[in-house]
Amino acid sequence: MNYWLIKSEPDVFSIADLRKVKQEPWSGVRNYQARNFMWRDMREGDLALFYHSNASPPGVVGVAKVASEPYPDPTQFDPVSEYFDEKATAEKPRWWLVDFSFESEFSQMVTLDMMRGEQKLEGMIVLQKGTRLSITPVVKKHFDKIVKLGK
DNA sequence: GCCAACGTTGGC
DNA sequence: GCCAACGTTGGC
Repeated sequence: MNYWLIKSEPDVFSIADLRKVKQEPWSGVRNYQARNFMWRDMREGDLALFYHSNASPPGVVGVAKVASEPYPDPTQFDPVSEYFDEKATAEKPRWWLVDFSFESEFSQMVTLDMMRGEQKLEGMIVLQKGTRLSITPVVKKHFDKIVKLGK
């Protein structure tokens, strides 16, 4: 079982939105590293820290669960979508995604600031300077620590 | 709104 | 295959 951190801008799609819709296809990821994590490494049942980016303050607000096997992102085939990719074909899709389902919402947000202050979270990719990846793997030790902080 | 960091594109 | 230009991310 693998652990992840996924970023979302709350103005676009927040943890409250995920709670409401229960399950959401993680469409629109157009970064190869992030895509590789989804189609190569994610398995149904994996858990992900749900991180609000571009927020004040930014931080982890809950947990989501991988709720599907990887499949081609349908928006790549949709000419009116902003995520349309003319080089993608049904036979050779370029972008893959998984669905995420709502798992839990923290009673207290674990802010980026708090995370930076925690010795035990040292080494987390999201804390490294210049890291903009919207999907990153997280080790269990860090995952558990953040869940504890959010309780 | 600013801007550092980084990924992508495209000319050569 | 290099690299300048450009676009995007995301904290502040």
